[in-house]
Amino acid sequence: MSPRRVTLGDVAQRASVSVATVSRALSGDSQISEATQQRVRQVASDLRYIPNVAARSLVLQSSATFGLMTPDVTDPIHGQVVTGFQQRAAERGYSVILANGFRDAETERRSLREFAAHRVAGVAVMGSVLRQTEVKRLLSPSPTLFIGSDHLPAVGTDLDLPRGCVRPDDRDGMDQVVAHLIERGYRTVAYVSGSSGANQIVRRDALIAALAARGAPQPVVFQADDVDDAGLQAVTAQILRRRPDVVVCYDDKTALSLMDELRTAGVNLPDEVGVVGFDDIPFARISNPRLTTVSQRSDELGRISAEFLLATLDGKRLPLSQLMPVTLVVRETTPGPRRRAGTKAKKSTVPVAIR
Amino acid sequence: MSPRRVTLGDVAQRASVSVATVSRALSGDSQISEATQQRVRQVASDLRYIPNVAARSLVLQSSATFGLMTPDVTDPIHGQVVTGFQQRAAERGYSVILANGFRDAETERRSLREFAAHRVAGVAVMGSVLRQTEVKRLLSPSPTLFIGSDHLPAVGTDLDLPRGCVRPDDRDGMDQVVAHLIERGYRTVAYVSGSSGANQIVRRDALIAALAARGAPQPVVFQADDVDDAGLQAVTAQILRRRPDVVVCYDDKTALSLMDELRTAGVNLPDEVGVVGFDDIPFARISNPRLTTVSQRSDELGRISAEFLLATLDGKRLPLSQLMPVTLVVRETTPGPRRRAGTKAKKSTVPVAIR
DNA sequence: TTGTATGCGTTATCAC
DNA sequence: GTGATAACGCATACAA
Repeated sequence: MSPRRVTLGDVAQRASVSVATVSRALSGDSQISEATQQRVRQVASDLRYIPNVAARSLVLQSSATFGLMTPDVTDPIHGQVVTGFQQRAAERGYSVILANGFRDAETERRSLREFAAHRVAGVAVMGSVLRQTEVKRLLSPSPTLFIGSDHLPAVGTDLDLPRGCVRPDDRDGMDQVVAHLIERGYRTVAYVSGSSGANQIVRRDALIAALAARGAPQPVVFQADDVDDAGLQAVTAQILRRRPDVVVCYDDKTALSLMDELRTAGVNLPDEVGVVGFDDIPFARISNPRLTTVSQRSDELGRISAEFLLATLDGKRLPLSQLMPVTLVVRETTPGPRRRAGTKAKKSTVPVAIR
Repeated sequence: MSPRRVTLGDVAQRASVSVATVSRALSGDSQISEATQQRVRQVASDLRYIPNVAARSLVLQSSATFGLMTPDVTDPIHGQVVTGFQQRAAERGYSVILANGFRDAETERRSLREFAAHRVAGVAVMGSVLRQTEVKRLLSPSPTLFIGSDHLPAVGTDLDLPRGCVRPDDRDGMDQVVAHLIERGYRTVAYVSGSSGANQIVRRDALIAALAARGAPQPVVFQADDVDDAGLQAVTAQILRRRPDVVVCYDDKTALSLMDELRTAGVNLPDEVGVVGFDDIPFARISNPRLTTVSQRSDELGRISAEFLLATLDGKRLPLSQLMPVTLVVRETTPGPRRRAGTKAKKSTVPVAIR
């Protein structure tokens, strides 16, 4: 049926040389005369020769391929990381096999085994629910890189592993957030966790620490385990009751969804309550009101990750773990607290002129 | 350095059988006695044996791998398609190599050659700038599938190829949009194209056709070649001048961005102008105001695509091309036209009682 | 029921 | 400079 694909042998025959010569010529071996190089290349091109990477990686004992596992590319942040990673890998001639783990342990294990079966040159893992030791064991001896803060086994450590971790500097991000909130005059702050996962704990603790460092009151923490539906509505109800000045959310997606719920509940944003996100996804810039958030260059995160893996190719160890810088982007959701009519605090603290 | 990986031979030796027996036992060959099957599996597991897919695909002349090319996974729609595709492929034991084409011809060619080098069992292409014939030639003899409407060489055809195309039913979607707009009383409609690409032409023409079919006036078409900045601002200026009742956008991203621009320009949405998107990305549901749009199950699109490729594995031809159903989701951006104070039309048509 | 031998396409180690 | 040839790890046709 399908016409057998053209091999080195075909090219060799057509060019009247040996397969060895073709192999060398195509790889630009300087031992081959310029003349034959030209001729071989020409023939290869004429015949539409395309090397078989399976054969190559079989003899080379490694494939020019990386594995990349994410929870789910649907998330804008994951998408950006994947894009950056793939782009950088491609620039260096590497392919990337993508796997979605869906935060399911068995699915993740299958994916990692698949990577191992492909004898990938390296693997980057984002937001796995597996323990890092297990991930490394499954993939060994391929170098394994962890992207983002969603792996920390012990919260409170800044970096879990001394090498092979790349993630945004959540601590610093939250610090910038807190500085901004205080400067704008916000007093009571709440934290809303989004999805489950270690990352949101890292950010929560970072917020708590940042608040404490500046002598500000501790935040009220709302857990919204189920982001999509009931969870956020429950949180909204809580917010309506507790009336914090500002709500810091685990990420932009949570923040934007929460804003929608609050709007549904008739809350006037950002006057009645401020909102802060995290990640600076594209839609944070054009939401209404526009979301104040912590910006991270996720595509850079992806590119750096690929770079890390690339750096291990010549037998070197993984580069030291690294925190990526983040910057607060102040937009419209944190204008500062407004006096609310009928608020007790106002009545009791603001002197009223009697006449 | 790295401890040589365990092979079939290692398992064979440890289990005191031949490699052939191990190979057969592991693939569940019924010719092997139950006893040895058990033992071999046990040993393989103990030794942490992981098959080498390179060797396997070399002898099998095909790899359990699909190639998937998208313009850029950052786009929510692409992300969903990729997720669905990868998920379905994984369910059947297939890996997927992801490549971003970035709408650059050379980058795309490199990616496709990479797929060919991997001897992938099939390729799905989304939004390529290459001609379909070239894509097929580059990939031949691997079956090639086209996802979405971004390939049509000739606009006006519903489906370019009789086989191997899967895309949402843009025609029907625009028809539903027009029906809705007319029912709500909108008269003048404008169309805003987003990114370049064939897809937006398809949708534009679908809108034109739908309008014509119902005897409604033709739309004004605004071209926003550069979605991000200047393009949309120019379009906004145009809209301010022409004042259409409603603006139908190429996709949600364009619609949401436009809404942001309009808001910046002080336009009161949706009262002064209605907005319609296309795709129903997650943020369309929580925008303010919430976006009326055409919903397509993009994850399903991805899954179906993988299914199509899977269906060709036993030597069959690609399934017939298919249009995926879409449904209009009416939300808040199309409440119907409001009377605008100071509008000439109003003054001249509405009789005013003299007193 | 199991073992032996061959070949898949490539790179690399030798010869020449 | 170039040509044989031996791996690489696996699946299978053919023997036993």
